[in-house]
Amino acid sequence: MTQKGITLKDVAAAANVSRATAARALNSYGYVGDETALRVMEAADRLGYRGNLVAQALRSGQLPIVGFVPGDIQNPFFARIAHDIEVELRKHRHNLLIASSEENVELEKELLDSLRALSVRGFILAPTSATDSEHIVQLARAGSPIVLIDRVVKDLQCDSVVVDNEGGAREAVEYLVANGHERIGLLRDDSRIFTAQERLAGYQNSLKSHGVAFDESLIGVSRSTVEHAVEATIRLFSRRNRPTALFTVDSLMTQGALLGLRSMGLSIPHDVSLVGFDDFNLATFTDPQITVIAQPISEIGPLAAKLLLERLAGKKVAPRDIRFPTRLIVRGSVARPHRR
Amino acid sequence: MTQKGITLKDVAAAANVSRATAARALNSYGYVGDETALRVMEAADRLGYRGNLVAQALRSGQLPIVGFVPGDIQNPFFARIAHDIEVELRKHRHNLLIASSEENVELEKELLDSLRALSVRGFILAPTSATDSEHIVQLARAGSPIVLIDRVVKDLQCDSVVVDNEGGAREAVEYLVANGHERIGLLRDDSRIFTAQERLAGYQNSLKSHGVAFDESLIGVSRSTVEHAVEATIRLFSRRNRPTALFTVDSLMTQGALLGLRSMGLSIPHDVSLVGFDDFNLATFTDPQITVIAQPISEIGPLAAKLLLERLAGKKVAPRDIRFPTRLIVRGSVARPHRR
DNA sequence: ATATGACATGAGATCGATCTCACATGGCGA
DNA sequence: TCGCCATGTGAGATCGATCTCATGTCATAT
Repeated sequence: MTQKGITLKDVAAAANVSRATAARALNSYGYVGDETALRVMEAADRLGYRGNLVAQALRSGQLPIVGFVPGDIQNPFFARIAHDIEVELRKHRHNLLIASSEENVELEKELLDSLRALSVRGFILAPTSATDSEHIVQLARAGSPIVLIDRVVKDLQCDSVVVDNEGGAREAVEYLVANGHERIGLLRDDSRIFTAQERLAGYQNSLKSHGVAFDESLIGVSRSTVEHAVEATIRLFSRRNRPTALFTVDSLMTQGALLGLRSMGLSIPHDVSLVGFDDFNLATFTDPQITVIAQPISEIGPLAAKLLLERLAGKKVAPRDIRFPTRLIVRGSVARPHRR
Repeated sequence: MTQKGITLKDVAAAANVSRATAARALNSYGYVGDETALRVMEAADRLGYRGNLVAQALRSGQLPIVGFVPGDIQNPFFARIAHDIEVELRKHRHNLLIASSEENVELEKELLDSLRALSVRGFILAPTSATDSEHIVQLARAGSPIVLIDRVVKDLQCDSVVVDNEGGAREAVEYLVANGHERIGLLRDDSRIFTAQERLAGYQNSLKSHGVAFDESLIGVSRSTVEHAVEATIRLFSRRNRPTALFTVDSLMTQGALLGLRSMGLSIPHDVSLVGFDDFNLATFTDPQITVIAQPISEIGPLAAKLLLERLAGKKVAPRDIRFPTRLIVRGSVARPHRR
């Protein structure tokens, strides 16, 4: 069934040389006679020889594969990054193996284990938990190059590419405050997640610096899917004395909030003002369009890939912590609150 | 740098047996004494032994990896399928390597080549071209199990999972005709793509069966991205005697059409009725919500994975061509046309 | 008592590419 | 002329897991 495949041995035989010489000719190292080299090359492409990557990997200890473990590949944010990483890696003849952790630490551990067993060369990782990081630290200690994206973890020094979550959240809340809001709701995901922590901090810092008291009852927690966010939004806005504005920490939650508010008959921005973290295509489809804190998504993937490739090439420098700024994009989802 | 890693040899030494015996104990085949087996197991997990998949692959000729080549991983349709496939494969300890073809035949060839060089065990593929299929046929002939999804190609008999594109398109157009439309526009992607051909056929067949003449000037062609679709929509609706209704062949195009029409100040469904192929989250976010032809996306990935796994397990049956039905979901984007 | 077969184990080959080392050959300086 | 070095090539080891085959033990049947 499975075709035999041309091996180096076949090429060597065809060129009437030993395997060693054939290898030398094809990989151009050591001494090889000019004429011999030519004969080998010629034989190789006459037979359509293509090296067996698995065999090479066995010797070198590593496959030309990089593992990517995002929180959720269906999240457009990660899908975009995955795509960008892949393009960058292909330029260097590497493959990308995506294993989505579903924001589940246990699954994350398993996935890393199985990628490790595959002897992938390096990892690009968006850790699910900022604190439960023992497995990642071990991975790093075992010598695997790692680049963290979107999130970092404690106890680990390695290259990372993240955005200014605290600053972005602060800017969002400040914008709402500037528009006269004080009862500002926050819809966030699990506090295990690094970005959730930072964005919460930005929210709190901003309130504090404007002398607005922090009110626990304005915080809604949800998993990062549209469906969960709908429910969380409804819960949050069903309480008495509901928020006049809402800040959502990622685009799926923003979409969920949109649906939830609509189902409650609350109109934006008339009844509720809304600012979301992370821009998304659909933000401009709705009426009104949604004001967001945009992240430079298109830069994250390529940069992460480059950092990793440098490590794979043996670059030894101190860990690089890249942090991109965010940007407020004002559209139409914020208005001054009504007096009741 | 890279940790040495525990090999079978280490385990064997620790358990005081030969590598052969250790292998037998761990993989439970052949004869092994009970006590010996226990000793080996114990040694294995005391040392934290985990087989080297690359070495295993060298012997068996195949890595526990399946390649997935979708048209575009950023398209939510394929992202969803990729995710589902991955989940299914993991149950069988296989990894999924995603390599997006960007709807480019040349890139598709390269990707398949590089996956082949990696000795992946099988392929799940959404071919970019329905006719330029020589490379896929060769791949199949070389013995690689292949499952085609969403699209099939000529000259190749293999398992496939697609939807009833012709029927779906027909139903969409029929619904528009039933609402009094005759000038029905079609926004479709490159006719190289299988689904585009079938959906065009459905469109034409439906018109014909209702005695509506086919008018070339009602057809817009665009790449399958929101941005391109916006432009194509604008071009299509800038002509004199524009369509009163539009049928778009996938969700990204539907979104593009939405934006394009809005930018031209055309309201839905007042000025233009709209039906899209493929349901999408945002279809319910817009006002009005969009009427669509839904495909059973959640079934495609798992089924494709299952079919492939069966082949990998050695199942020999005639190629299975699965074709799912589609379903019209009526929402609010269609109305009767105005008299002008 | 001896043959037979079920059970148990290890030595060594194998997968394919690459690397080390040993062995040639020839040219050139001393 | 001898010796050394640059050049060219091949035999064999190696990576780690697995498989074949040979060898060795016992217990039971004859």
